[in-house]
Amino acid sequence: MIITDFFVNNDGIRLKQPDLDLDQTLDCGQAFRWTRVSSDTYHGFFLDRELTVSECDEKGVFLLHGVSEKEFLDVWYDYFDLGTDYGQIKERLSEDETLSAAVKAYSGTRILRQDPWETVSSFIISQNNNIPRIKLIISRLCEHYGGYPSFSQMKGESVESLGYLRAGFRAKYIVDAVERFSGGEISPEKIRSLDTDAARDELMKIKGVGPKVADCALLFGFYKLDAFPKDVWVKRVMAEYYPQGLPACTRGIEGIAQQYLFQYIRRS
DNA sequence: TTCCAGGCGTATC
DNA sequence: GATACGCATGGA
Repeated sequence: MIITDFFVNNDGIRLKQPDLDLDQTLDCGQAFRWTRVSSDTYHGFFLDRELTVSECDEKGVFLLHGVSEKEFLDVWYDYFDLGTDYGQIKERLSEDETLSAAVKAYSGTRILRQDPWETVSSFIISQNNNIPRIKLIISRLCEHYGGYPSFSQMKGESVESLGYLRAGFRAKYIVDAVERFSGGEISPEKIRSLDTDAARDELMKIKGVGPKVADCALLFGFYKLDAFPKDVWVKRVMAEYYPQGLPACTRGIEGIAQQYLFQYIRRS
């Protein structure tokens, strides 16, 4: 079944996807390399790919500027997880009263399928930090390397050599992550193959990776939809609405529920 | 000046 | 296992 209608134009790919909002998906704290260039347009990156995407005058219709059909199907279709039916997911989550309101308010939220290493290192940088500065540090890293570096490219980095990032106490954590990934002690393929609890334990071997950073990486970088990152905002939601724990309708997709709740509590 | 930011490591009980 | 505290940096 085709979840997302698209057609090829001379100016790029045009797609119809009512369950997508650029602000809610690209500027919601799950990805840090997207920039809002105007009210309806974002510019950003996935690995070494660059994209400008606009919402058209017709709501729920988007233009992926200059993208070929092949690039769309090879890269962006998966990145935006366009094969997943968010309508069905939202219907299910709406069994719960609070989630129903959150889903309604942020109905264009999607979980992106990002790169494992990029999310691990990005969320190490995110700890005790604010989003504008997280983006700034990551943009310095990407400028230095001419794109987001792989762990192999970063092999040999030290706290001193990363000084230009101005990442503060997080630099030593990045170095530890680089060493473990580039040394083969931790591999993205292995983490992908593990269940979420085992994968979390694996990631938490890295200095500076605790439960929250690990769950963010698992959810946003390894597509483990049952990972449930508990940051300060989500802890507030849990205390206020779910003192007994999450409702049954979230089972298996706790991470998606988290993303609706995160935005709901944070922007209200 | 002080406080805060998508937390975590360490010390202490 | 629970709780308290320091941590680099930069914007408000």
